[in-house]
Amino acid sequence: MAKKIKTAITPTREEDYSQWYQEVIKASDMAENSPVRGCMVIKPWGFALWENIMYEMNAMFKETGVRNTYFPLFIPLSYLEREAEHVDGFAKECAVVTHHKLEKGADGRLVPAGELAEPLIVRPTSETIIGESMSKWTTSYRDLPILLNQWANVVRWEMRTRMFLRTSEFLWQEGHTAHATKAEAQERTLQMLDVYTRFVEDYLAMPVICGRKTESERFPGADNTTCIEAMMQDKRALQAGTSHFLGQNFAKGSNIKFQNEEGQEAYAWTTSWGTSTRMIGGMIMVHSDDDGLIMPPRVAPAHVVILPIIKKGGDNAEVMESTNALKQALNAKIYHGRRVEVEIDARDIGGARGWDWVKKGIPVRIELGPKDIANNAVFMARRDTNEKKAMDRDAFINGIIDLLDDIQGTLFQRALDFRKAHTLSIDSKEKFYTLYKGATGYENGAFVYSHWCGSKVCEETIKKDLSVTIRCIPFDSPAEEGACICCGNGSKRRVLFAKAY
RNA sequence: CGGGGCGUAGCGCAGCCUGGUAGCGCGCCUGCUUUGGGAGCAGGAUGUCGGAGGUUCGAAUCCUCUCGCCCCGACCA
Repeated sequence: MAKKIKTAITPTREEDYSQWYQEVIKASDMAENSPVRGCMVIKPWGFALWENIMYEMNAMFKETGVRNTYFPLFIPLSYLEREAEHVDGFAKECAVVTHHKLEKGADGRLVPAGELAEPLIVRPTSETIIGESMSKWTTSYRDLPILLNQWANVVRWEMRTRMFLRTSEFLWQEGHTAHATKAEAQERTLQMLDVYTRFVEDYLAMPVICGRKTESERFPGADNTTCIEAMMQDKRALQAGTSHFLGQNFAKGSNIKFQNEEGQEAYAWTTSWGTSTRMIGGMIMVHSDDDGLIMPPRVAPAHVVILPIIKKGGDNAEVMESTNALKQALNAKIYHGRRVEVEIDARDIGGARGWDWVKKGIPVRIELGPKDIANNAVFMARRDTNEKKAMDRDAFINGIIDLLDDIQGTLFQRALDFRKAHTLSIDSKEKFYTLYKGATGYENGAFVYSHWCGSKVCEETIKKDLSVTIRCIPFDSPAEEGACICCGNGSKRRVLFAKAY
């Protein structure tokens, strides 16, 4: 008997949350670091997850009339300057291309040559270059709305990176729309935030709080930024998606003009909205445990792994035949429009095999040996609850859809309960400070609803003192008279405070 | 970008102070034994000790520079 290890992942969440996070990713085989600083290699198990996310979200976008496009990776430097706040927001983290070829230098090594007349930046986001096209495509109100999306990579030269949560290059989707009226653009902003809410809650099983960002947390160049915020297991908040109402700021910068029904020239109203591979980081931190990754069935690359019990040198033909038949029977079942995906792992490596799949987060594991076959049974283990039991084979096959739905529901409910258990309303500044002063590591305080007077000074004071920010002004925060948690002045509603990723 | 820590086999680490040419555990390969569970025994493979210079007869070890990772801060999806 080898030494008994309690958890598949060390350290545990409680011991060292950030280290645990890194280890979960490594153990799941989703991704690893690349030779380039701050960039990551997404491996098949991780990319399959992203593909499922893209597939499902893409369908949701299209239902709202959005169409996919592709715009260039490179953007002329001057475009960035078209919107003043945009410059301030992104200039300091842009990768810049200044040369177009390499030549051999004196020592035989390659050096950049052929300096560009105008440097190009690698897109940190694409408002400006898409705005350029929109301005060409828009002459009449009949050309509007324009509803575009693209799945792409972007680069933001980050000082501090973490896998999936913040990498220098990341994958995302960015939606960009232009409208004839302010109201329509505002409506679109909320419509897309609602798509995000539904996707993140229904597919990633992460409950979110929807709201509006304060002025200081707004997207650079936006009139209004809305967001969805989720609670991680260390009680910190993660912004899982944002949707911006850009007013006419970018329309003016990019000259997106049209003639309205009255024949007058007008600037369009634009929006943009995005979600990224960061959501995967959120999914990991919301659901996973000390044995590794846990994936919600609706986005998992595979739903079931079958582990045939095989004997080395023995006759395993019957077991393998039964395994393949089970896989086929499961494949025939449709889970929310997608067939039930099954992996078979017939490696003869003992119990380590099962642990590999625990760490990969697959929702259901099935052990299938001669005894099960004789009894027309399977031995089933759920990743979410760790429940293990022998089941009638046909009952398992016929119940697989319900089982997966149950796992999906359990994950969402568990995350919701966790958030509720760590959400407070606080009216005393002293209590507020005490809570967050002691907040480190796994215990990063809570989600706190407190009153805020609306002053930037108060917001900054709290940020400076406690590293706590206003995550959002929740849409469902009721009108309620109160005193600002920081200065005590009058406030009309509570806002959501938390430490954030 | 500031402060701190760390890069040695696929993974986790020891060796470094007091230079002498690399080791342990897990994993991997082979064989036998096991078999409803992260197996046991025996044998075996794998390292330009992150990279580049320097000091030295000799560098994983000392010095300089550099790249990368992790943590804290500032910044940020």
